[in-house]
Amino acid sequence: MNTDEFRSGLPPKEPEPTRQRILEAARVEFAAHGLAGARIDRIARNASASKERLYAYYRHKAELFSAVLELNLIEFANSVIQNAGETLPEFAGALYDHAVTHPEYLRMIDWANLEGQEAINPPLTLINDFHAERVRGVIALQRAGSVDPSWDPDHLNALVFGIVSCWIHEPASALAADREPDEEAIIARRASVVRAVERLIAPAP
Amino acid sequence: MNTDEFRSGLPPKEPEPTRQRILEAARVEFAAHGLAGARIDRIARNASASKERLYAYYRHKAELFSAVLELNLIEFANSVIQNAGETLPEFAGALYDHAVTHPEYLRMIDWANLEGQEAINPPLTLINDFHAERVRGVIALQRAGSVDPSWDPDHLNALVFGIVSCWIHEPASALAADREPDEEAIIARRASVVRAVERLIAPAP
DNA sequence: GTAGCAAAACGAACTAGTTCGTTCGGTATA
DNA sequence: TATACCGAACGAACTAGTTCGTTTTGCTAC
Repeated sequence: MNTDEFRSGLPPKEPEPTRQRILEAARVEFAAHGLAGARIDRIARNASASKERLYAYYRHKAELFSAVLELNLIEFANSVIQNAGETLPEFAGALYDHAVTHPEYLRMIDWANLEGQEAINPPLTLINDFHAERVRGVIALQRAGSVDPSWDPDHLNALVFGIVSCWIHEPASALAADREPDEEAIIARRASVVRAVERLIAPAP
Repeated sequence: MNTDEFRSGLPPKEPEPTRQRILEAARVEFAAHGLAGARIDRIARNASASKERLYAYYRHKAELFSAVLELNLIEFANSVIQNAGETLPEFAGALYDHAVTHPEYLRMIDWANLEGQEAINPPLTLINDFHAERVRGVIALQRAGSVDPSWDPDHLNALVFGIVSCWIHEPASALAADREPDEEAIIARRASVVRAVERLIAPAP
């Protein structure tokens, strides 16, 4: 995230640290409350910045939201690519781990999906590029023989995503979150995710 | 929905039609904009009712939101039970069809999930009862031999839900909704959902 | 049928608080 | 001096929720 703090022998001269702090605070705020529920004053306060600065860097609330969404998508994509692994079940496992340790990302995506088109113009190229890359990966695995080639790679990609995030969206697990799952349950769920993907991709004998 | 309009020979004396209209308008509004984004004035206007009446029937915005959520969960559960079918893949297919024809239900659940605990007190008994019933169904299918008994029935239930709703939540499909899928794609997706569930449950030989 | 009544509803104004976005005087720093 | 920034305030629009006088409606009794 902040590897460029350590480049060369220069003093830690981050570019526009205030802007960065605002973006970081906005990330927390938007992930928690969405676009309509987020409060500009709260973002500025939590960023230890003034609103004057916030509006010096971002025109609207929506523009800040878009910036956060874009940042999230980039980081999410990078993290997923880094921890992709060789096989599709491994990939699903890594995705699951990421979803568990960083729920903000999927929350942000869900908010963006719901608040939707009219207010936000999401970085479509980014999304489509990343999506295309994942689909290419699936096709490669199909060619290699570890994934049943009869699957529509596009569908398979979506299915894996649905399996990974099922506990975030299933009503009983999501709404009845009075007691969140313990360590043991999280590990067991991970195993089920991996197993489910294994079963999906198993080539017909 | 309005079967009681036809009971006995009495004139169509609906109970509290205004309240019903408000609830219906609120349903549309909340599904579209969520709790924070919904506007009370808009609900009243679309219900052809006055705000005075709205607040005569519901104390807060949040209470109206809860009422809508509860209504949605009940109708969703009923519809799912009616169209359940015998097997789990059939069940998943029916669920998928329902999600496609009535996206409001899943939207509402997603909103409730995101806006979450502090503002809303969802009808937990309802959710848990319905969840328990579905899990019982899975267990019965496992006993009957059509579903691999080594699955945690709770996990399997969540996985099926995730598979059914994967296209609603997958970023590329959800955010890049400039062109929504055509009839053909919807049918193809349904087939993939059913096939995925079939593969999940196939008992080990 | 019509007079009377009470609940339901309208509608328009109003309160009080919130929220976005702007402005501006003052401070530190390079 | 110029840039980045703070902090405090401000305006204008918006929003949840309230109030109230008036009208409609359903029902009952005469």
